[in-house]
Amino acid sequence: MSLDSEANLSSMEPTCVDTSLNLNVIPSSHTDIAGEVLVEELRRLNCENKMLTATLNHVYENYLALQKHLSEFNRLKNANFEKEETASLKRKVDSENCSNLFCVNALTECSSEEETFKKPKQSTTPKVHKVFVRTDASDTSLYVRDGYQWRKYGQKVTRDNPSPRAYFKCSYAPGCPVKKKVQRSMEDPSVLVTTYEGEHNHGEHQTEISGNSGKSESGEALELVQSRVVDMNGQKSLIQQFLVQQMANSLTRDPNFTAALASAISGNLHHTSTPKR
DNA sequence: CGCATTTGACCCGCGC
DNA sequence: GCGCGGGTCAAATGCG
Repeated sequence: MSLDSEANLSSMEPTCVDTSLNLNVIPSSHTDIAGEVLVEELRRLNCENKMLTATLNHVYENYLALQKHLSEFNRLKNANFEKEETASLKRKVDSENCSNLFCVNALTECSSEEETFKKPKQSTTPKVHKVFVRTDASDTSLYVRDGYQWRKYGQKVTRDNPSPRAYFKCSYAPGCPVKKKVQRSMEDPSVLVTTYEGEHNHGEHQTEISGNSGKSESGEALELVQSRVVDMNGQKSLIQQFLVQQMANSLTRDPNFTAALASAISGNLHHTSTPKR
């Protein structure tokens, strides 16, 4: 994957995830044995790459279909909510909404939809949004590294979820009103559902957590979404970047590929440095 | 010793 | 008014 193609991701059509490697650059006059082996290897990789591209497109089509289904679901639910405004329903819908969102797409933050359901006519309540974070399922800690410093002030086992819910306050700045709740998802115990309430009264993130009694928040966590509202294009871009990164990682981990690449580079250097006869 | 975490107790809102 | 459940408090505990 070239840097150019990665840079163009944000403007790409969803079904046109260009994962192809530009491998047709081997000069046909390359006739030594190492060159033939390399060309063969590159052809094989090219073929494999096309299959991966097709698979990715298929996965992405499924994702879009699910996204559409979710939108329709949310629209219907929103319509129902307009009719019933009791507080009990509000709480019920909140939990259902977020668990369903997770089922459909763990890459989605439910901030905008959730707020639509929870507080359709309230504007003074603190901003609430959820973030799903994938962690090691065997890791039982409820710590999510997000750049801020948090002090845990409570833990509870709730009725609807057997895993405990941890309560944190932001301790990065004195008087910061932000709280967060962290609880493992019922559907997927490897996912931590983090609910943020309020807005920080300080602008700066800490890039590295330190000095919290050796119980630093889990560094292995792969944050699946950002804490900002992500529109459709943003989601596409995130997914595309994620897929590209996965492919790049798998390629760079493949010793055959790296060896072939090193061979190609050294061969190329050799040919360019050798004067032509 | 100071600070963060743990955890049982307490508070409060809501439904019946 | 009572019970339930979620959220918060604060004393006890652990760790550096």
